[in-house]
Amino acid sequence: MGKLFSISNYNEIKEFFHKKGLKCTPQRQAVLKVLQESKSYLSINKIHKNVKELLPETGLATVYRSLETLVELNLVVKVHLEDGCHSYAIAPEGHRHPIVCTDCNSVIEYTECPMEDLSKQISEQTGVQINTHFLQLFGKCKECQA
Amino acid sequence: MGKLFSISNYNEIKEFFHKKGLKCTPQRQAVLKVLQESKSYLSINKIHKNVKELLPETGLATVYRSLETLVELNLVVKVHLEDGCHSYAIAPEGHRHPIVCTDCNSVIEYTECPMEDLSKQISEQTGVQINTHFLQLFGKCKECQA
DNA sequence: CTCTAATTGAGAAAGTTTCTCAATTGTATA
DNA sequence: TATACAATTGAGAAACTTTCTCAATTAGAG
Ligand SMILES: [Zn+2]
Ligand SMILES: [Zn+2]
Ligand SMILES: [Zn+2]
Ligand SMILES: [Zn+2]
Repeated sequence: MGKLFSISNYNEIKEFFHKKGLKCTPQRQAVLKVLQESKSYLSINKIHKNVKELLPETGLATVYRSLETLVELNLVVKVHLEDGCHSYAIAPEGHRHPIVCTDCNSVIEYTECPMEDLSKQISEQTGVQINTHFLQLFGKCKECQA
Repeated sequence: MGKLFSISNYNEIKEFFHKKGLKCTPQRQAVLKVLQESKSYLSINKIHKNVKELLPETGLATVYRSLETLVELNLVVKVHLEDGCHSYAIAPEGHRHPIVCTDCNSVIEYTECPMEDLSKQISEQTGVQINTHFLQLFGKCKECQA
């Protein structure tokens, strides 16, 4: 069935799926594409709505299944907000942290991880062996400050 | 109706509610007590189960309502985990960050906030005005390392 | 002690997520 | 390119979670 990405892009994405023995289906592509083209995080329902504009027949269950797959592949991340964690955004490349604008919901990438050095330090201070961390920053983006 | 805390403790808690014009009900006390006595975060259902040991008649809706109230009072925080954010823990005093042990689920308090200085720095780097942050650390606690 | 507004329990309702299964479809192989 | 097969899908049912409604109860003020 049809590709939803340009050929070079498509092959790259296909690779991602195939490495894990997964099919590169138009539904999975559509979910990924919708998130890639959004500058902000999206709720499941918004994702479903947008996906249906590309592939009208897509069922909600498939959106759930695709998101699960894409998160496993580290192509997509779940965004945790005060009132819940039912939103998703395209995963930044490598280890990064999102800055979420509380006015317009856009997601800005912060490319450095301030925790790398800190984790060691905290491990020593507390005796706990810190393995991973979860950091999100919230504020006002440039546009919304004006 | 009955107090679920020692008198000095009770008066302190009562204050918290009264300041916001809220009643100090046994149900709210029970939810708070359950979380205070747990060293780890608890799911809604576990909280309900434990609360019913103190107050057998307590309804699930009341647990939801109490948690909402306690979070508003900053006495309780929602814990965000990989697979969802349906768990709650007693709020640390002041601005702190929880370290969650991925083996035994216990929550260790980290008393310093590494983000205070960093927020300013990141604001300058990115142009985004950082207002708040959300940080959780994951690792292995002392006991589980042994 | 009395009064009142806030809170509660119970169950209904709404909303979210997962499951089931027959039909479809990517992809490996020939 | 055609074939075969396992993975995936859509649809709806089922399970689960959260919110709502309302009559009955109750904490706290006076
Ligand atoms: Zn903004
Ligand atoms: Zn980091
Ligand atoms: Zn969350
Ligand atoms: Zn902090």
